[in-house]
Amino acid sequence: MAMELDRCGITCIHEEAVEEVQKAMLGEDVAGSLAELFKALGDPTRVKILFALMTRELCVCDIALVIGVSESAVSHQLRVLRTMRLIKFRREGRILWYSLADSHVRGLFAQGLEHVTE
Amino acid sequence: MAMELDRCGITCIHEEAVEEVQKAMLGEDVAGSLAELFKALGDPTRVKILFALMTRELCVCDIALVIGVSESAVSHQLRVLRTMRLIKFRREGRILWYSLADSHVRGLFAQGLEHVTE
DNA sequence: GCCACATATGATCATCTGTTCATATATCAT
DNA sequence: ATGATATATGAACAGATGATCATATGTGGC
Repeated sequence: MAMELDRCGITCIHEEAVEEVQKAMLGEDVAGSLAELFKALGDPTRVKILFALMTRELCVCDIALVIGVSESAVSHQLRVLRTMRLIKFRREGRILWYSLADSHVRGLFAQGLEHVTE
Repeated sequence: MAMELDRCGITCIHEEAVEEVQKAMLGEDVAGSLAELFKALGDPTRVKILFALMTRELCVCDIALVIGVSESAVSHQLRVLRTMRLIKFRREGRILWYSLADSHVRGLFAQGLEHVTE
């Protein structure tokens, strides 16, 4: 919060490095949005839900069975995934079929898995 | 935790869907690792640190100045990024120069930014 | 040895997160 | 309308998280 850009007390500054990085730096808002997106992906339950949906669309109780958690827990997590526009759904009677919103999740998971399994 | 695969009480199962997804499903351990990775990326301070390091290597106090948080806070966050093998460092005297560990961060950020800014 | 500097670590604490349980909403069948 | 099913929502509570402050470690210079 305290942006002391006059660098009171800080001594080991490498000026050109700092300036160069400052220029390319992303804004507070974008950094926040990015962090929110990754935070949404940063939970085992949500990872499993998304991975399950990578195979095919599923209803809530199918997801609950596949990943082994309560339907209520799944529903709560589906909401945060929906909020982040990571998934979408279509209604068929009283059943809601959930699916991935776009291809970004696949890309992110692919990159993530590469890093994790190397 | 309670894997009731005999589906006591659960009625809206679509058997073939569940079986098909089960086959392709990732293991508990991999899901956990993936979630941990994304969780490490899921904080504004760490996002800013990583983004800063995308431009060039930096020492701790430069990072602190660039992103506007205390050096202690930076140091704490650098540890979680190190633990996830997202960054590495080299020593030069009493200064530690931090940099990205590999190219996965760039890929993840690129995908993430695409999703966020669409 | 001593001191200053650069960074790391540990404790504390307020805030956030995810599950559970209870309850509400919406849809279909009778 | 009534009841059953599929899902959503709200409250509550334990556990995790991130900044701060104080302290410790490691390095170089004297």
